[in-house]
Amino acid sequence: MDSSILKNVNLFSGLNEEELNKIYSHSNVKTYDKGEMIFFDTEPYIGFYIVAEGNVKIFKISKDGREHVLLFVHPFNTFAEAPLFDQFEKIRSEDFYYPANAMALEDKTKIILIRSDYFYNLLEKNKTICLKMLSGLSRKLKHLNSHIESISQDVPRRLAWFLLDELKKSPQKEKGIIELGISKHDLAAYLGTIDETLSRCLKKFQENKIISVKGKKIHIIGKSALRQAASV
Amino acid sequence: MDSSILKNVNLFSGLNEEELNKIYSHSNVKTYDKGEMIFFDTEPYIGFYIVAEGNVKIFKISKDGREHVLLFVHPFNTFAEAPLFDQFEKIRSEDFYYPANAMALEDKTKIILIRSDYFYNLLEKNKTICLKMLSGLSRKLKHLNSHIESISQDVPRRLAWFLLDELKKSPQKEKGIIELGISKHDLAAYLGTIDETLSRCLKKFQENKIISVKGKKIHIIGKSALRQAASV
DNA sequence: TTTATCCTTTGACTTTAGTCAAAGGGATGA
DNA sequence: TCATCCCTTTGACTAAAGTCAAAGGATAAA
Repeated sequence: MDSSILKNVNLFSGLNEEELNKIYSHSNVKTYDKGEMIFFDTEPYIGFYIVAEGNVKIFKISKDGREHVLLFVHPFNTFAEAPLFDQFEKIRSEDFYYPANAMALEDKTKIILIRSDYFYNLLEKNKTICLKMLSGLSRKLKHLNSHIESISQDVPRRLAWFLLDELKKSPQKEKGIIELGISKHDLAAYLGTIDETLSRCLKKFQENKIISVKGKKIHIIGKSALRQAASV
Repeated sequence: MDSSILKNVNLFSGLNEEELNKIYSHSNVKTYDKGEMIFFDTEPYIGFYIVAEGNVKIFKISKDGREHVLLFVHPFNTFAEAPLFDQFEKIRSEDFYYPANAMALEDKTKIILIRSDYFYNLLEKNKTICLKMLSGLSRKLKHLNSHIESISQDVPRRLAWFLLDELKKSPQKEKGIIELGISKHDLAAYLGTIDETLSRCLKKFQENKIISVKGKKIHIIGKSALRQAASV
């Protein structure tokens, strides 16, 4: 693998080959196994990351021990980039820690680290990157807003919401089938609930012939019923 | 009131008097009464806003009719600015609507509208604004993240969390006293619950001698007990 | 194939928070 | 001062989701 991966990263889409090569040469690439930690929320912040291959979850552990997934990060997307701008001083003085934990969810998850000091340099020279960054952060804000909106509904609705969202993203060829790239446990933590409740909820949807579940494959039988379950 | 208000807006803090005057002359200023709507989520997006005086709540109404407050916006802060960057095309073609509702919470709430087309111009010429915008969005992301974190705990914990947060912000002179700038109903909606539950929760905290409540004034009696209630 | 491990599901029970209906209480204006 | 309105609190009840304990099932290694 080489710098060509960076071509797909929206943040850098305004740059030419040469610039991408330079960025790549200043970055660190590392491959992780499933379940391996990329960073803990106790580690000093050294920069942000790009997922090249695989899948990553960003999560926190609350004091009562429950895990809460803030988001999943898929290839070509960045994570842990938000502190760059509002924790500028603290990052410079190495007095800032990652605000959450990050774990690889698949074997061979490939992650690129862009160090903050190098990136600040880049930002200085490149207005396009600045604008792309703005759009990236905006999208995350939008996502978090809808996450908040969904989390204050009951679990069946949240699940229906999630399934409909996944359905939009799923490839055309497998129409009506969602391939969960994550474990049921991670899904539960993302929906803000626990394994048992998710399990019961999936069961109920199956009893009502809305979906059918085989392992990590979910077949949407009644899309309109699902839409109904997502609203009122 | 004149353009001097803009000096306090972080987003424009890199600009000189002349530039601020120009921006001000291109903006629209309007004063709202308590309860008056600034925009609905059914209105076409025309730009973002700055709170000059007063207090604003940003909220959504879910299908079951419940209100969910995403955030409160205080003087010198902006709102509805995130879509500028990820909905660029749609905004240009006037095919985009405000993603939530905004309501003034006090009489004489003064709001400045910065139209998107004008702002795009500004952004072109001003890298500082771009960077400030990044830091503003980052801060909002951080805030939403902690909102999500708190919302997936039980109501007493959320309330304790909120109170401790307010305590940090409260002026030094009134040590241990929080002056709620919002109604209990708005607080409930912000905490993701309903009026009755909030009321019971406040009562319990009072019974446990953690706080005492007089109207919109909350006196923190046991800060350490409150901290304990916020964790486990 | 068998065993061990991990992930997921079930069941019984408890806790939490929402619903509905009604009563207080404070502020405002007649 | 009284009446009205709106915000807030209470009480009784219901529904939702979490806890704990244990059983199934799938997967991978022996």
